[in-house]
Amino acid sequence: MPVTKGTTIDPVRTRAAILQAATALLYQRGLDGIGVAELCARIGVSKETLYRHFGTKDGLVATMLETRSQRVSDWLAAAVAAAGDNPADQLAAIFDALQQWHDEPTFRGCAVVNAATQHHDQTVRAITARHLDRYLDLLSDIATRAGAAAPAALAHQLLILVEGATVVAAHHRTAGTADQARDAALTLLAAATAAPHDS
Amino acid sequence: MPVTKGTTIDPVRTRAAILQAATALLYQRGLDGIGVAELCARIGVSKETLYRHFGTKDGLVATMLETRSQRVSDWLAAAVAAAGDNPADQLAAIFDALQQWHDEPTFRGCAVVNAATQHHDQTVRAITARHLDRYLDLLSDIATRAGAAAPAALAHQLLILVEGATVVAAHHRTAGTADQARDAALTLLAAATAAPHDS
DNA sequence: AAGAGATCGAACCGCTCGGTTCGATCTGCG
DNA sequence: CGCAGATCGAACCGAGCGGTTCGATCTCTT
Repeated sequence: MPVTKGTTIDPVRTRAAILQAATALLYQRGLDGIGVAELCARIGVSKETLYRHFGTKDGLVATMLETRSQRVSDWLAAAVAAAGDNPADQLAAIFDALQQWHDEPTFRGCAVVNAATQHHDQTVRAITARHLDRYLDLLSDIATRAGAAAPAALAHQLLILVEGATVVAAHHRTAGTADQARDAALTLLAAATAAPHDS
Repeated sequence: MPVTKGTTIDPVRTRAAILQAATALLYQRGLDGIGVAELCARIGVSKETLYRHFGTKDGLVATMLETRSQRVSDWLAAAVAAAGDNPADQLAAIFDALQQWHDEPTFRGCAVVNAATQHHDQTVRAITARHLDRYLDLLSDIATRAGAAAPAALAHQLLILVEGATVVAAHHRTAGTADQARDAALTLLAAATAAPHDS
């Protein structure tokens, strides 16, 4: 029996549904932790359909990572936009958003970074590097508008805090990691914007 | 033909040799990136020997992670010990050591954290949590001796910097990440030990 | 009404996986 | 010397992998 009765045949919708369900499963179980057969069974789709839409498992992974990266970046950018004009407030908003994310019971670290850790092939590494670039852009903007003496250096340090907080939150039982990172970020911001004691 | 001629039969030495060679291979290729057959072939040992010493592949992985965690922690502790008595110097020494590590061509992130990202089973997660505890102990000691107002909080922030620098160095092309983290760490240390502006 | 195309479910492919077993052969100890 | 045990190499196992194919059946468009 094909095309389970009642279901609308819409390739675009099918593709999106596969992507959404596969994203969650691959995140929870790891890229190598679930096979295509089980993946399809859980999603409720046949292997032929999945392969027609994404070509290979790696193709599915690449598409999902790119989509996820974009979504997460947009989500953080939205948090910044909602925090008003003060760079310090915007920075705090990023770490507050991170803390919310880390507190979700399904949290397992950043899916994009995790993927690069599991499959260090060219494709995934490139997506991950771009992902970090997106974060860096966001943080650079804040650092620049805050009037930091060395905005690029500050942004880099803030990126380290963002990724470090995510890793520690994923692998250490201590709660409130992102809150600690927020305090550190605000301290660094204050230090970088303080009157430079030039000679 | 067994026991390749000329080789000394010494179970202890054999076990150590397997552990050392497997550590490098599993780190470079990932836990799921190399099978037991190829592992044995590259190490130069038969499957029976490997299984007699470690029981299962997971047993080998657990043993190797525990060993690696201890070695890396000792290495960082030694870097601290060699840096004199000044807490700030000791902190700088940690990040200098990290930078050296990150610059190695085979660097792929922290093997222990990577393992937890790949196999999030109970055993590996426990080893990783202990690993972060070791780091935290080292950093707590420095924070306390530096006279920080809240040494536990500072130590946690420093841990975030250590792990963040490692992750960013592993996945982003920018060089000198640990140096940036060192500057941030020193800034945080200075801020935490500055005369508190209490009322 | 009819054809195009999406989807299903299941069978199938070759391959690799982790793990076991066995006989041959070597070393080290008493 | 002679035995215990460490090791080898290779064959073997069942299971699962990623991926392909096929006929049946459904929906959608014209």
